[in-house]
Amino acid sequence: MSDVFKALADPTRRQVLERLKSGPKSAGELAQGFPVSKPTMSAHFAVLREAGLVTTERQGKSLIYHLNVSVLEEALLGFAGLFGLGSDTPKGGSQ
Amino acid sequence: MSDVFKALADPTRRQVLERLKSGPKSAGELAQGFPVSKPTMSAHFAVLREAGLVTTERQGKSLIYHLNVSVLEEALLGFAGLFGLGSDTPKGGSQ
DNA sequence: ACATCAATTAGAAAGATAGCTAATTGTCGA
DNA sequence: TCGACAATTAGCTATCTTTCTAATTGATGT
Repeated sequence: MSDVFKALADPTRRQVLERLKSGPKSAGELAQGFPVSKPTMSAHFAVLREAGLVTTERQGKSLIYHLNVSVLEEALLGFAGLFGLGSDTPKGGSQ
Repeated sequence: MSDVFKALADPTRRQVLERLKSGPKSAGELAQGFPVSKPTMSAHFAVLREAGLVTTERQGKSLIYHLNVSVLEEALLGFAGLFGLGSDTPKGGSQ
């Protein structure tokens, strides 16, 4: 849970997730257009991977990243639910 | 937005917000039960304040913290909405 | 096997974060 | 004004994060 929010705390990583919304993409494709080096992007990908927000699949020379929406949903809506936000399903538990 | 997610990335701060759900509380009340010093808690409060997640009001010797739900809602549901999560109103042009 | 391309890992520097103790600020009551 | 209490700020250290360049891994095609 902390890992997900920590991953979302960086604008670059949020943009990567948004790009992934329209479908799986290679690391190279995802890195394009960002004003940082590829290794830096690779580090951002690792944070997203460790948070469970993305999964990878090798396709030839490329590594394809997939968005894991359910992890995003569980964190965002799960926590929002504790405050009666989003859905009217009350939930309990934390950490 | 980054500030909100950064604030939510810490379990102590999330618990503070949860405690605040049941109503405004003083810094001392909020700090109770956490295994860290009061100055450390004070620093956590400052992070929450700078993210706009809480507001303060002096009441005699005590500083009363109020939860600002709308900021939480905007960040959590706003971002969730980009992925079609949280409400059944689809957002953004897919395709 | 070798060159090439995609992506990551290694190593290092700068800056941010979380934690502590000690000192300070602000408020109340006598 | 003085003492006590609530909370923060100051100063410090250890650890984590972000970023870079250079080197490495893994896969493909010749």
